Amino acid sequence: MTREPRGKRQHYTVDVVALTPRDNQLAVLLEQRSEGREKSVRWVLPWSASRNGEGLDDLAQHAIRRSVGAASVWNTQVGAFSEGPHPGGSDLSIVYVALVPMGEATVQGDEFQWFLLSELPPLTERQNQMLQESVNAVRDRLDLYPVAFRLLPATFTLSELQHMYELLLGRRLHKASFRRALTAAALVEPTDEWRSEGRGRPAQLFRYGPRKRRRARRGVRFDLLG
Amino acid sequence: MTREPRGKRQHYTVDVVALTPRDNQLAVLLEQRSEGREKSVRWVLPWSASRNGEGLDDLAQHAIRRSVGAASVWNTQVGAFSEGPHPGGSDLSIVYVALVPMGEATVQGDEFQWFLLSELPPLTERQNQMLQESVNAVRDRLDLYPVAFRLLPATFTLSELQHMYELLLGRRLHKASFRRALTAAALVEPTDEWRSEGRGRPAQLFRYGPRKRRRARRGVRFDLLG
DNA sequence: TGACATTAGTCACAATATGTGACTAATATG
DNA sequence: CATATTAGTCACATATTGTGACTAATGTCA
Repeated sequence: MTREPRGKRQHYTVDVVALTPRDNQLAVLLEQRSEGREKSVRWVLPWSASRNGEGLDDLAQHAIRRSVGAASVWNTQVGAFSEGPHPGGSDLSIVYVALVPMGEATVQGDEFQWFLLSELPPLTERQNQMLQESVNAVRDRLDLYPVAFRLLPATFTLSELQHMYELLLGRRLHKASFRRALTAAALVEPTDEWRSEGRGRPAQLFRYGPRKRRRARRGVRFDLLG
Repeated sequence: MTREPRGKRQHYTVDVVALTPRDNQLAVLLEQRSEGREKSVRWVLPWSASRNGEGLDDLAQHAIRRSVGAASVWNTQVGAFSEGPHPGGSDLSIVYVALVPMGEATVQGDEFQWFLLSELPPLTERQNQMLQESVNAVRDRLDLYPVAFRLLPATFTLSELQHMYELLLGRRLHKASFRRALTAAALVEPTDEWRSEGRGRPAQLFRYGPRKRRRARRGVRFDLLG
């Protein structure tokens, strides 16, 4: 027999980790909310409470639109987190990470503000965990999904693209290797525009435009950490 | 101000996709539940309803223990799913995938039964989606987490290990390459036992025993599908 | 018993992929 | 015009991976 759950019904929120590049690192969008009884003010990840009949993706869209405005921002689910308290009293946070392109990081009001990951205000344990896992999720998907392109403007130079990869991977890449791999993958196409950025030779602008190709099938890769 | 959500409070379940190898493919554990008013009987993924003060990992443990018994079964979160109806009336399913080693796939009662993935009874759209994503999650983590070892007994031959990888990847691997990569990764250690399986030369038994090593850092890999 | 089938395990070489420094090109600065 | 600076390419060394062929140790069966 199907039974109702015994205890009090629990509820959940959809929490959004919006990331954008800024000052050669990542920044996350936080919202200032005053807490009920304490009258204190604190920064929290933007969230939407669950409502009847609304799917997770819709709730995430709401939270994103409310905070960063742009509806075209790319996002994906990171997972569910239940440990520690949530500012909205939710038992469960479903986390979505949203990538906002460089230069489009405008904000929907005074209560929102971008914080560099190196200069975060104090957050609850749960929020720190969600933030950490969101950054990990982006990094882990780097080779399978075009996440780097979602953080760049529609057109970009190959040096900018490389710097974005370096930022996300946290290490330097060799220029020639990077471009060779990029060419082999047929992921970008050149535009006929060039950008002259101060001194140095002007760089050609590219756009993301993957051409159909079958995924490489190599042998197994044992890349586990002991 | 922190507000309570407006609509009716929603509740969630933790649903478990337990997988085990069987007949050279994967099998999933389903539970027979009779639905309230319809008096009909159908197979569903085992689940636990949310209760006060219990974290997701605990709920998953309950569902696993209730269905497959063994507490040592390895499991990990896959994600949250809200689309379509759930047999328990939950608005939201948090899915955990659990890997049950070959040969330990005993079951906790008549209402539970293993089904080969190729011979599934009809499931709801949500359940099909959760199952699909769970299998994908296992496959995607193959190179980063020792999931194949969690589906094998404590000791195994290298041929068995290779067959498990082939099963999970859905393609054949070359014996010499496989073993070379395995040696380089220092993931298994030999026991002093050998198994003679009918004809052919006896095979040495190994156990999973990763030695500490730093993760490989190569250049970028663009492995996206167009 | 001995030829043969069958599975385990290893090797060497070919084919690819990657790491790297040095090179040329095109601009701004002074 | 010399120099600094960034873009873009090349060639070669090194590392990794694909592959077939080989040896080893068993069971089967004439």
